[in-house]
Amino acid sequence: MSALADVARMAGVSKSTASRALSGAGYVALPTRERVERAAAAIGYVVSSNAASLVTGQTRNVGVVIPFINRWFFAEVLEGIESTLIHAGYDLTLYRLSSDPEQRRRVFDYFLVRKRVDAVIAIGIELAPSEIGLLRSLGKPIVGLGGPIDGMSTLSIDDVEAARLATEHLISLGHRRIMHLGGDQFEQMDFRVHAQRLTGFRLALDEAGIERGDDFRAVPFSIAGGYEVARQLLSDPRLRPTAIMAGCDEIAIGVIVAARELGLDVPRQLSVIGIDDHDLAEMFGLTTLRQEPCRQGARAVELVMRELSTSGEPAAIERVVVPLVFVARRSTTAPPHAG
Amino acid sequence: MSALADVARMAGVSKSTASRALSGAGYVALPTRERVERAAAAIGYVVSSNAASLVTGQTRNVGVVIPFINRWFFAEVLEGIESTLIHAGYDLTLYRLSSDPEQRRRVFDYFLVRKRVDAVIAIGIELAPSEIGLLRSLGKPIVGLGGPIDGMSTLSIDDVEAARLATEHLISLGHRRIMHLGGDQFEQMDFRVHAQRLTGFRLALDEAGIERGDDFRAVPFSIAGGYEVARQLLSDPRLRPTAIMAGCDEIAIGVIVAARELGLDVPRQLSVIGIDDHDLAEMFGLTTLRQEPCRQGARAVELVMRELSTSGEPAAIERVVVPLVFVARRSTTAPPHAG
DNA sequence: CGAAAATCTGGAACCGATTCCACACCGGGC
DNA sequence: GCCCGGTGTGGAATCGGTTCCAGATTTTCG
Repeated sequence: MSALADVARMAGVSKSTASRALSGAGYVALPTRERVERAAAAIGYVVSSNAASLVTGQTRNVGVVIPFINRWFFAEVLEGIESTLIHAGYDLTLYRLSSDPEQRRRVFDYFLVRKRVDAVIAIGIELAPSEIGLLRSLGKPIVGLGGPIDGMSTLSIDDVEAARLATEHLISLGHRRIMHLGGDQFEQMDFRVHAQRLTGFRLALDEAGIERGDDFRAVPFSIAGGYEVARQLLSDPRLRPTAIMAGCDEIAIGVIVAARELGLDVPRQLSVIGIDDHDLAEMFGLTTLRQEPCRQGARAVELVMRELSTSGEPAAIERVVVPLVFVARRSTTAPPHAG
Repeated sequence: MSALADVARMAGVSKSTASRALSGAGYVALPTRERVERAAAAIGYVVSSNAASLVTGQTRNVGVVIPFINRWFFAEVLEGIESTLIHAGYDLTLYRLSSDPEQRRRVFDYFLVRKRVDAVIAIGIELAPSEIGLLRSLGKPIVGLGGPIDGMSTLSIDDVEAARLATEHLISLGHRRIMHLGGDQFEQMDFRVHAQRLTGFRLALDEAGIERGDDFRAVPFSIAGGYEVARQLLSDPRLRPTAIMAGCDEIAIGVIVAARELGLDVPRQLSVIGIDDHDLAEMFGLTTLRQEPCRQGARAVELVMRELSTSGEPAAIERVVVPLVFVARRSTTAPPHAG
């Protein structure tokens, strides 16, 4: 109810001067500025960001599209994004994109495009070229996180390399019977993360000259998922490998829990390695490759901010590959009968 | 760049008619409407919600304030809110409120108030009367989730009752040496959830005439937190209780993991009960009290929507107490030497 | 000392919609 | 034949700011 005009009247200045005084842009004499500020404080004035956005064309709001909220990686990324964004004075509007294409189209057509957001950060979602084109044609920077996408800046780890590194660690310890418990290729997840990690796994095996047999199980990407499958797998001594390379730490933890329940000693009878460095990895002594989603989120925001500041030019497309850190803990060791 | 005026010109009508045709409000002849719609589609027109908000005073956007994103309860609630909101055609703008009062004030003054949101949902955050007053004076509905707050509608479980129920279950099995591992009173969390659960716990003990000794440990509200403390606690056979009532499922799971590591049989040597029905509860066979945060989130949105639709009247303040469901699994049984 | 530059302020246009009001037209009831 | 109510449309005001421009005043400096 209190508009800029009221403040101006109260301070005895014009709207334009009041605007300048409050936004801090342009020339305003100090006493005038103070008068305006006092008036604004007195009637509890706050700008209407709608009105401001309308004329400036900027919303100071970033849209974030994400497939899950409730998984470690995504929640962590979101936290990183949120802190960085709020720090930069930006709002964060959240859209969860399910696999339903209809709902997906809706989010795009109905929400993202309406000049509500200045930029978009897509997490773990492979935007279609048409979607990217739509956003770009509106001059909105887009940054992807979780995998490489053509036509926009992205930030991610190298999934093939990560899986390979993890597998090589097991091989170097002397393991020959290694299995990979990774995500189902059909599970809702873009970027073929699952497929890539499987590729990296097999690459390492091939390089070491280990012949591949029954080396892969598809599991839900969660602790419970890893647990279920591992219970089955590990209870058959003939099937049981000496080491498991899990598609992510959650699966790895499920495997460890299952192994313990079956009376298997980790790492003596079974080595387990994951990827992520989940909050719980420390507690379970899990050897893993650390990726810091929280920092990735923060960096994604920085990329967006840079594009936003150099607006006009669509800024060079960057493809940032986040380095992984090997975290040695207690879940891997040499296999039982290693020579 | 394409404004309503362009659509109007292209369709050969006035701005007002174009607006009516596209929004579907008011009289428009069918052929005219079709012409306008074709024109809009042709140039890829989308309304500017800023402009619309400016005149209607509605943003179709709800602000959600939340202290954590990556904890089960909060992530779950958030998912529930998001789906329901998007379904109702509303955006969700996310603000994480840390305990830092300065940052908190900033979020309020700088973000929430700026006419960017039509309503606010506060999760697990005890809004101060001044904050509530501020929001209410702007005519914005507020709904709280996670505990009762004066002056606004809220939705929550009865924490005292929950803890009492859980404890009574253990008592009814014959346990006498029961401990509560709950949240630290100083940990960042409003609503005194921790204190209330402790109260419920002791209430049940008192009612059963069990004298209280060393019956409580403060732990971080997480799996790792429960684990750490339980490792200490359970390794001393003289200290060790026959049952543990955990402040939440995450703590309970940490306790179970610790117990297993120490070679204790759950439930034979140690019964454990939690509160929540966490995703992992099933896997660990945890007996617990189910609260469905996802549904709570959905219901919170419904409350908000109701207030929004009957706008003008500040709608009666409701205090919804969400019922809990007892979920019996395998982590509780009679104590070892029960008569 | 005078011209140029810097500082300060107000008026008015503008962003892009919604909506009120006036007007025109048509059919029906008396 | 007249009046009334329901349709259909355009003009103009409005929401609440930002910003361009012009004019006034002061400062700087050759």
